Amino acid sequence: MKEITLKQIAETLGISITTVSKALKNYPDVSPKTKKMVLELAGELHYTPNSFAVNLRTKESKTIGLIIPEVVHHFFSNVVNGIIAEAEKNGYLVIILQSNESLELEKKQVELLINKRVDGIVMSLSNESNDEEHLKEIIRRGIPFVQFDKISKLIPSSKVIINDQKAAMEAVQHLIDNGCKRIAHIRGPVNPQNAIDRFIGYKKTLEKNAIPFDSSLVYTCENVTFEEGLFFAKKIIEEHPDVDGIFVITDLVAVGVLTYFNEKKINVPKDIAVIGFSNWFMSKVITPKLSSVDQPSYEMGVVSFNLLLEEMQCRKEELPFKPKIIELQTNIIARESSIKM
Amino acid sequence: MKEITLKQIAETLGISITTVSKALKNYPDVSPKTKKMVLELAGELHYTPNSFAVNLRTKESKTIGLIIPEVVHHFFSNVVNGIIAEAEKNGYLVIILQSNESLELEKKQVELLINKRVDGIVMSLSNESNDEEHLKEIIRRGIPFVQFDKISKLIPSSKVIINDQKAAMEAVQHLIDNGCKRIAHIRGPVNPQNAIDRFIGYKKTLEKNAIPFDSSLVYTCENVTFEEGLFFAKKIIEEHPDVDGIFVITDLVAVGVLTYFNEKKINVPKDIAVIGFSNWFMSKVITPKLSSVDQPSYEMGVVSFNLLLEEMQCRKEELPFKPKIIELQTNIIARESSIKM
DNA sequence: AATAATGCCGAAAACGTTTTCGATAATACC
DNA sequence: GGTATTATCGAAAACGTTTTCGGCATTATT
Repeated sequence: MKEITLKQIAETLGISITTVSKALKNYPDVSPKTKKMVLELAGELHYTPNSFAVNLRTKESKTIGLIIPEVVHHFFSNVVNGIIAEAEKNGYLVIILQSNESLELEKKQVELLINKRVDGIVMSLSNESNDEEHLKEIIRRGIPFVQFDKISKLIPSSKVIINDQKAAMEAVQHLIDNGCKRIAHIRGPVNPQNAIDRFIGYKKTLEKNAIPFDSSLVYTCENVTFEEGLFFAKKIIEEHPDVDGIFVITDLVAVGVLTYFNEKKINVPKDIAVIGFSNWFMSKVITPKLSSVDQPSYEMGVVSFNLLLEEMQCRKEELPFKPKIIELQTNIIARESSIKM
Repeated sequence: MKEITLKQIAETLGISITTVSKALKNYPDVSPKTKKMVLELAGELHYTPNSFAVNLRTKESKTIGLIIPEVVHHFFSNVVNGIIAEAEKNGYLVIILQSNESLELEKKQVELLINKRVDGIVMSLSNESNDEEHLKEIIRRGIPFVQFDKISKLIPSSKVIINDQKAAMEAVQHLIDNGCKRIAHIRGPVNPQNAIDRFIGYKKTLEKNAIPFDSSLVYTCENVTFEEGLFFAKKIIEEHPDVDGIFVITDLVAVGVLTYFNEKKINVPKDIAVIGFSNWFMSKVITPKLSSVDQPSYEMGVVSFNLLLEEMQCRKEELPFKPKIIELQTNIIARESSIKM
């Protein structure tokens, strides 16, 4: 039950470890006969190089780390899917960690990955993140690093994002085009850049359409949950019965809103139109079908990994690497919940 | 920008590498003064042991592998969540791979993990899996191994499962108790043990209630998708207009069924009652709310990891380990889609 | 004062691989 | 026949850690 090593192959063949190693890696200075001999025996014994030794010697593990707020989330699980797929295609494995939207955990996990000496890190920040010491540490150590979705603008790393402001503007404009005059916004938490940008997009679009901005129409999620959707829906119709449209930070919350309105027999979209964000799967099966902003999540994962790969390769060959920022396109998906006609 | 090593600390302190190592690991044969000295310098320099070297030396990496059919799946992402959480709590990291329900990919991934020399493997089989050479190889190599949900009974590993047969029986009995007399079954693919067991549960319950089993009422999914739900719903009402209840392999497919029925204005549950499986999140927000069998997915992850941990510890201490099979409880969640009164 | 016990330290081997560099033997060239 | 070239191989160092074992000094025991 012993592990097969180069040494064993070398001994049974009566040659040196060096030659065995070279034969397996197809070095030119090994004779064809020897190569054949080694390859055959290695095959028979099912030899596979000890990755621990290879890691130590080559100083790389062909493993990357991925930190996301949570896996049980339509958007993030799709990104994970894209990253894993692309990584595997390029011979990399992916270690996944969840911050559960906690800054403290996030910091601990960055530390874990650094200590693990992964070849690179891909990350989307938690909602709590308003401090970037741990991110700076990644940069300081020269570890290839890509941020996506919820990013810190201050950190000079590659980034894969959407134009949240523009997407939000399109969403709100869509509500206005469908006759909404008094539009509420259920926004994301205070810190994340994308929640901020979506809020700015909301505000700008109102101004552009000469609709006065009313800060009491803005409701701020803390945890971005279904339950908060129920809660704010109730609050909105109690506090502002004249609201006729809501732009919601993400579909999960918007589904909570729709569920409450269904219970209260409030007609969506006639009484109030609703549009969400991220185009979750369930949005097309709920009644009424929820309009949303489609975000290319799988692609985001693929692009993020490829950016990381570029940086890892540059680093290996000691070439300089200039961080890139890639912006992916979004799309308004108009469904029943926002079409008033 | 050089990595800090024991050697550097030893040299600047004028002591040996051995002593530094021992000081950091709090060995008793290092004087308090030396310990303090070392600890302080190590702290200042932010020393962290090179995990590649540690792995090589200790022959373990504190990393486990997890293979699942897909992450973008309510049930599996919840299991992943449980595994990651519990692993992290115990100092382990998790490498995740997806088989995408392909046996070929699954085999390749087992090989990847074996070569990576992970400390253990947790796995749920793909729908295609009807061959267990790769699983036997895991056992043969003595790698700690836990199967969950979709398992192979023939492999002597620990297993975390639910009683699919019993759960299916309860679900079908629930339909019967609500007045269904002609019940169709949209089942899972041919291979997976849980699809087989749920089918058996369906059949047994009919017999128990003196309802004749009609094989033309059984529809077999290939990919277990939303679209198949739409498709089979159509087929069922075309081929068997007398059907008044459907037991569906999983909620995703059941939601497809409901969506089709909604479009065709077929009244659920009055005309046809529907019950799904796994209690996906969206089941409680769709109209009508979908009844389902709740499966403790997060807990399944936690239990799976703990079983693996036990085996890894036994292995390390060279104690024998007897695989355990743990069965978790399920619950019928009765919602609108199955209550006829 | 001789011996035993204890406290503290370091040399060295080991984990398994990769890669540099030098050595040898065989062949080529003039 | 002597030199230059080529083909083939292996010794050895290196990656950074852990752990065994022995050595030396200091203290305790008779």
